[in-house]
Amino acid sequence: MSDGGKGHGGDGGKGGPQAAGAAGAGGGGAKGGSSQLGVTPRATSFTDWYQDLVLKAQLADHSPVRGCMVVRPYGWALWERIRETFDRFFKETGHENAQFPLFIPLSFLAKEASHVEGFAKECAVVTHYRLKAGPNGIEPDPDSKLEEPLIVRPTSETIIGSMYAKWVQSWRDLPILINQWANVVRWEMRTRLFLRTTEFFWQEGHTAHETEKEAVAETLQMIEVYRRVAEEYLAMPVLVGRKSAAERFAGAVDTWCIEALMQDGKALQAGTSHFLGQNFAKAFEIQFAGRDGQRQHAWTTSWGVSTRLIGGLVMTHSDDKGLVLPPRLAPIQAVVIPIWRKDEEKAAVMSYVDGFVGKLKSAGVRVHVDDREHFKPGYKFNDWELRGVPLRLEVGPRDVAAAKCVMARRDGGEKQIVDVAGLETRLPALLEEIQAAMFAKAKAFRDASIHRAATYEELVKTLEEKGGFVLAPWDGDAAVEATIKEQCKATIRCIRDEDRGPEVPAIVTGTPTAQWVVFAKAY
RNA sequence: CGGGGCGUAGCUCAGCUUGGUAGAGCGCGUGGUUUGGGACCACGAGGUCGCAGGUUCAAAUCCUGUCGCCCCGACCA
Repeated sequence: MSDGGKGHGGDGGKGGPQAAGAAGAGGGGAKGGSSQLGVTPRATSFTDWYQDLVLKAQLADHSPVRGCMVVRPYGWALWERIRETFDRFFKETGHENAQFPLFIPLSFLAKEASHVEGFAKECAVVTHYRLKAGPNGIEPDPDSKLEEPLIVRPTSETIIGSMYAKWVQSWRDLPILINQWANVVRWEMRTRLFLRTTEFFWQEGHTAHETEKEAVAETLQMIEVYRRVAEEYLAMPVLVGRKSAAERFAGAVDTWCIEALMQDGKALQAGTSHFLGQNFAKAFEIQFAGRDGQRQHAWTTSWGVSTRLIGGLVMTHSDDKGLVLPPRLAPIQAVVIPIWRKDEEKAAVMSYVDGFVGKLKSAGVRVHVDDREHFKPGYKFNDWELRGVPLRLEVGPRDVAAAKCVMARRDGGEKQIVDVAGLETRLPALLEEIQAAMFAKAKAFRDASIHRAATYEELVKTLEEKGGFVLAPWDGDAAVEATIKEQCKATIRCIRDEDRGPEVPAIVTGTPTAQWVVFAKAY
């Protein structure tokens, strides 16, 4: 494992079998310091591997509340970076942040027919506003029953629509371009950290426009923002397309999405942008006097990405040693491991480290010096590999003497001895190189996982044997879509214009169609 | 809500079949020696065995009930 370390790396005879499997031992010290040994290899169980990473890298933990997670500081730092990136793009495209209530009157949900249908089954409902001591302990006070129950927002189209109705009078009041960063609750039956939890954190943009054309353009603009952030920051390649009617957001006319592919060959919906037509405008009477003096309904959109992206990030890049984080989002981009034997060496190493770390920080590199004394360097190497830090700089007495340090890349694992002088100019470039390499690697995997199937039999076989995205000709028949979902556990992930070609017989029905659509098993 | 599994120390688990007053490893604390791929020694702290009943001289162990969690399925960003 330790290559290129001439004179260095005299590891004391312990290879470094990081994934010792079952021997996992106690963890997560109170100081947030230590981590556990070994994660389940992907080949053994992808599910366990994912769970191990999230828990052991201390991104999140299970909370006492069923289905709800606690996002730990390291995970939240990652989310903050993702959030800041999106927020910058939202502001650049003219949006403003605001905050709407957590509670929504029950009756609001019912105003848009398909919207209720979609969310009714997973709403947390607030019915009382006070507790009192009863025969079975403390319980809701019957006298405090709400006249109208409130639901905890599963999404905010309705309450925001009701406000927009109030704020829009004239075409001059449009567009309204608002985003909110919020938590929402959807009472899911089965949950998985980040990927699907009862409560999750997200961003929901809600806009209202004068014309259909403008609203459609907004929908497309935002899915493009999602694509860019996913690919350029998360280094996670995505397919952009629209959803079939069955997969559409409840209440939308058209739903656009970005679909990523995880290392196990399953798809992950990573963001959606909805053209809502006038559905919510009609339900909430968002009306205005147009340029022609006519009263008309506004055209609205909504779009969101959630903490699910963190799950996608983990399952796209990480390996059996732990997380692999893209430099642009890594809370720590480079970790410095000082090494010494005697106190004099310690003093020399530390002052040497302070010297170049200061320059790195000035150059904008997010660098952390791991000066914990109770852990040996070897432990720290593994610990920071688990946490996915893109670069590690090992600095010992030998390096001080030679004005060098040992630099190890988390993505490929290469280790080399480099000059410390000028590191502050080379490191930012190297981090960008790593960012690009991670995207290229993920994209190569994704591209190699796109298959074509001309017939239903081929589709079934490919989904079963190869997984990944499978393109097949489909004529829009909902019954066929439903059958595939039932029999293959695969759904249409997205429909793209670039997947149109000469007409061929559609799967199952045989109707001529020019459209191939993307099928996959999904999270 | 159906099917399966599990609740014993902070974590992973042994002990239960055949009742006899609580164990290991890791982690944690203190001291020392260590430190270039997951250090070691010594001493130490830590558990009403998920909860409630029952059987018994005696229950982690047997019986009944109950609660919670995990996995698989139906629902979903």
